Amino acid sequence: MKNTLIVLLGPTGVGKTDFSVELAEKTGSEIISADSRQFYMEMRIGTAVPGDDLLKRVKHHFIRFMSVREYYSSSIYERDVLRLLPSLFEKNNTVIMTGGSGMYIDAVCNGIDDIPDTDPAVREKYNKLYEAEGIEGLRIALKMLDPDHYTKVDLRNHKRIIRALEICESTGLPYSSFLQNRKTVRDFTIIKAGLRRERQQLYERINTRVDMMIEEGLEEEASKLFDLRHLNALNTVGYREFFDYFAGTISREKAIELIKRNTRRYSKRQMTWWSRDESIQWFDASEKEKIYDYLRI
RNA sequence: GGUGCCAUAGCUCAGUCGGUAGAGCAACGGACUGAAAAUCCGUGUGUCCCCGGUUCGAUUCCUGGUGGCACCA
Repeated sequence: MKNTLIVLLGPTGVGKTDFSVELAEKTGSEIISADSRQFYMEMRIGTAVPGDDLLKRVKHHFIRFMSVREYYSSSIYERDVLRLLPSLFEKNNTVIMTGGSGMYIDAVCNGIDDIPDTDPAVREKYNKLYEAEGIEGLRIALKMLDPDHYTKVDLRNHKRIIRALEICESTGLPYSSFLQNRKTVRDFTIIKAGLRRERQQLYERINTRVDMMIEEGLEEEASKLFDLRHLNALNTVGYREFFDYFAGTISREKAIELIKRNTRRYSKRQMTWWSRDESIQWFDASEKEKIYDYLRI
């Protein structure tokens, strides 16, 4: 039987974590997390990392394995997962990947174009340009270095422009010349099952989950990370709202309300991301039997 | 029971000297190639409480209801 990567995806709060452990136990496989914020060892409560009981039941990978101080990306994730997978397939011909980071999942399933690494100083340079001259300064630079990409990129999104610029400058070639737009075929089978819930029910679960995080001590967890708040990894729902509260900009009550709202918005963005992926078979979170049938387990 | 005030978007409210209405928040839709729980873009979603009256035309003015709040009994 061919090696199979089962990808269990869905918006935050839909119930992936518990179900993935059930699936893993049923198939005897291990779990690869595809949650870009559960990677960090400094965060636990606010990123809804699986509880110790679940972690004990099934071996998980890519959970709290690095520091928020380190750089990471979907490309590095692709590389790391592809390196790990052969050893997992040796033990069992199914591996389960679960998480909510669409871009990271796509990196593993479809691959992303090979683009050389960049010098962090170059990104810093363009961040400074953005600060000094605004989006217009970035646009002028891009029009000069990569006129082709200039016509395609979202010209109001500074992160996209800076990304293109740093590649242009680091490689001496236009960013667009690296974009092949082709899908890599893996030597293992990929099956994607999406979990969904009625919007209102999902939102109620999100709101309840945030209240639970508060009870479990999210505020204290965030307070310990306050000094590191400038790091990208901490530009995360559940933490940045508390940072604003600690800084005195908003009330504690307002921070909690915003965490709920921003988590709801995040879940919507996840659903939008997956809406165009036709390889996903969607199931209501209550239809576990149908999912087992679909996965033939 | 009496008097007064109020009733407009999911919520809080503004407004229309009579020509079917708009803010904030919430919500909704979309984009996405190494920062992605990030970043960016777009959208008012409405029996203007109900029945009548006046009027060419009523959410707006008037009568009467209904509901809410306040005060007096």
